[in-house]
Amino acid sequence: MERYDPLRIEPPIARRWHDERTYSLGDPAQAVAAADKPFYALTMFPYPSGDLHMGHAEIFTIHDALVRHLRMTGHTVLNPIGWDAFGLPAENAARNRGADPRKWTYANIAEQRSTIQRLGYSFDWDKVLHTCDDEYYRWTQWLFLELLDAGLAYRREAAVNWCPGCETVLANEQVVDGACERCGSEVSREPRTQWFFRITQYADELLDGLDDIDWPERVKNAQRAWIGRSEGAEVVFPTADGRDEVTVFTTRPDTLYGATYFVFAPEHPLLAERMGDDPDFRAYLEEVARKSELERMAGETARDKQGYRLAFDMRNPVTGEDIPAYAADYVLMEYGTGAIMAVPAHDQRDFDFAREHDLPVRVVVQPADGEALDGDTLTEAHAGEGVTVNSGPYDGRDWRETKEAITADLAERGAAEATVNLRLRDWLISRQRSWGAPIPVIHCPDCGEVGVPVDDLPVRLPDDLDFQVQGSPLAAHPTFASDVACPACGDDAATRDVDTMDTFVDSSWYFLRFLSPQDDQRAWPSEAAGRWLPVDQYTGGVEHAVLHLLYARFVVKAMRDRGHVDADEPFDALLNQGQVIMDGASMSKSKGNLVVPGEVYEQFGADTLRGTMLFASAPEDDIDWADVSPTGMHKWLSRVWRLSLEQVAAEEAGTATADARDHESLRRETARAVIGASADYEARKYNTAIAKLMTLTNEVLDATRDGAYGPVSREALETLLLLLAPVAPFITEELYRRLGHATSIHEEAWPTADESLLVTEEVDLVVQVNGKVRGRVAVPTGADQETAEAAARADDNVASHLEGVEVVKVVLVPDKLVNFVVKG
RNA sequence: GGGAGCGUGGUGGAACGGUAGACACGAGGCUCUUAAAAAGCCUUUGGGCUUGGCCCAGUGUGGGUUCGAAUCCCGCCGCUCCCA
Repeated sequence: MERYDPLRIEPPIARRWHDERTYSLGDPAQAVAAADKPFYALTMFPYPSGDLHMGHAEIFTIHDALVRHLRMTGHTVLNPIGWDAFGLPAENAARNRGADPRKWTYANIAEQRSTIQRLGYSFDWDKVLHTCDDEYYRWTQWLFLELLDAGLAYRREAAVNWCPGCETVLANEQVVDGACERCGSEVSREPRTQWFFRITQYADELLDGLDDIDWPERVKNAQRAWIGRSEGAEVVFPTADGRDEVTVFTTRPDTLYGATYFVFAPEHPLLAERMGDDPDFRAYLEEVARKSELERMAGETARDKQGYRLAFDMRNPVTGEDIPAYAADYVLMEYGTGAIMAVPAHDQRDFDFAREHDLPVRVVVQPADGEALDGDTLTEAHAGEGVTVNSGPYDGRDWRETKEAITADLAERGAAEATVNLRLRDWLISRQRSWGAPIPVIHCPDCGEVGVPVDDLPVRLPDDLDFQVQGSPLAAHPTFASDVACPACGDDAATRDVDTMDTFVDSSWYFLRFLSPQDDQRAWPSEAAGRWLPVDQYTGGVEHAVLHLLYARFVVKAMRDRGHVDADEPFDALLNQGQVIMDGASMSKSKGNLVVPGEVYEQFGADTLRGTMLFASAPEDDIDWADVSPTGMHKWLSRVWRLSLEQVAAEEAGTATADARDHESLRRETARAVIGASADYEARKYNTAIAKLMTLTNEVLDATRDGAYGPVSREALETLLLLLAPVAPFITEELYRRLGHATSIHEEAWPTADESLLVTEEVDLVVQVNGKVRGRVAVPTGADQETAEAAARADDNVASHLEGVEVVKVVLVPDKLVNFVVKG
């Protein structure tokens, strides 16, 4: 008997699928017109930082099982793959090791591509794109110009994380404990003029749209929290000297009577005006500047909130009291108006600060139940609901009523306005990087910011960038910025923008480019986009819950409003796979617990790797590699292999005439597996689907002992292979051929079951007494209460439990269970 | 502090409100074999008994709803994630 040798059978099949473009769809625009059931299946394209890791293998495996099952159930599937190929690691490799970022990137892509091919993922290899290709970022630049034209891209000054060591701007994620993660320099906040996308304009729609898409609730909640829409009021506070007015935003105008002090963000313009000459204050500012915005938001305790007592006071507009004014870094210039009224009794951060600085705590909201709160003895803020107290004419009202009444009263005399505030900021897309898509703008002394004409795209990255320079290589390039004239007036003094776009811009529209990746006339065919979009199923990691998914939604909505896409959302359904971890911790080289896909498929083959991942848990759950066993999966596949070859051998030897013994039962088990596994595939519960296939395998094994092969065992094995094909595409392809089929198993239709096989004359009925199982009896299918009860009473053990007690009631669940309710 | 989710054998995990632990892993025992490997078979929640069967307990914990609860509701404990 030939042994199951995946390392011999898999590679040639994998190569054939890739080289012959077996799973290529052709032109999506034409395909969708002809398709019966078009389905856009998308998995997040990888970033090429080295070879594929286990996380990639898991998500691609889930995705491929989904896709192969869809094809077998008659769908026309668009299943593209590409690479998110711009980004910092390539540039770091260039800086640190002198590598060419382009070569570095494409070498990694080649390596990943070969692993993907080897694992048998059925991508459409005709639609491959890389975001760093000229022909891709040309259209990323076009997208920028579209947004510029729509007024959705604009330039303004903003404070950014600046690393003096690297002479570049850093993303918040690249700042660790106030220092640059790369060189360790202390990061400061610097004002810089940057490009933004006006995502806030779509805030309401981005929020409301979440109600209509099939995404995990936690992702939707994360987006809701990120957008952070809150309703409140802007209230005007005069300075105590009456010379200036400062507006604050608050979600709790009902607590205005409890505002006992006032806090400015350190960068607030009024402070520069009034305190700018004070050397103490300037020293304080310098210290604050070293903290990143993120750190300040995370500041938890009063100790983190140093304050600076300003040289002037503010006046509470409802009580008329003068209240002290502070600068403190727990107030952010970027949020609201950059100044707050502080209500220590009802806001924890204000409370902590007030206790630290001995400021009065005045209770103005009394919880409906419980003892009266006392500002002097309070140990924490009461941020919740209650009845208004200590608030003059508003006392005794519900806090919600007070909120409206105070806002309305103040509005009447021009001192307040009901407003909505967002946590969401406009999307800062400028990066002082050189491995990214150049921002297609020319700065002209006369005309200002002028978009590069579409016909001049792409604005190419020079090939001869020097990555050893300090700061941005693109800015340091001898001709990139200067070798240009203003497209509007022809002025030679014009210069190019030397920043590139955030790589999230590249990935915010790639799913559209997959519809025509080679098209040199347009970014995508808009008519086909309306039919393929939204993506029917998007799979990927939950780490993109907010940024990528929010940006892509914004871009689709903006492009819809420009008439380029007839869709409101990019992704209809979202599946977040779990993580692959090791001994409870994430895998990493530094921890020494890194398992790479190659280690597994080089030992057991790709089918075993795929099966192991799918069997280990439901797709959403984490897999701890320390808990799983490729050996077990390999053992099962070997068994399927052996049974199939024995079937063929028996048929060739002419001994397969006598059918498998107990063949009615095997036919029934086959039908049961089809029904059960099909339902599991639909629900994407691949772990239980595989369990059912293992059960069928065990049944075949039982039925074919002593070589009792025949037509029924063949039917069972063929069905098993069909049901297994999406999980283990190689072994099923090979065995199906050996069973005499000329067509690929992956082109076959999904099997259906003869349900009548499952209808039996007798069923086993579970008998309970007071809910405890006391026996099982065989009754005719569909037995009525009387018959079932009689049969149950005839069981010795049941009878012993019914002796000497009164049966009050008998509950029958037809063909399943009968329960005697007894007393005494 | 707020919100969401999750707690089931030694392990991963199954269970439309209806036989808890499917299917596996691991472990132990056995068959074949000189031996090993491979393959196959058996046992594997705990306790008890009059032991080819039966009884009791059991899904973090305490209540509740129900003829019947791992599943639904409430409180508590623990863990994870998100937001502060």
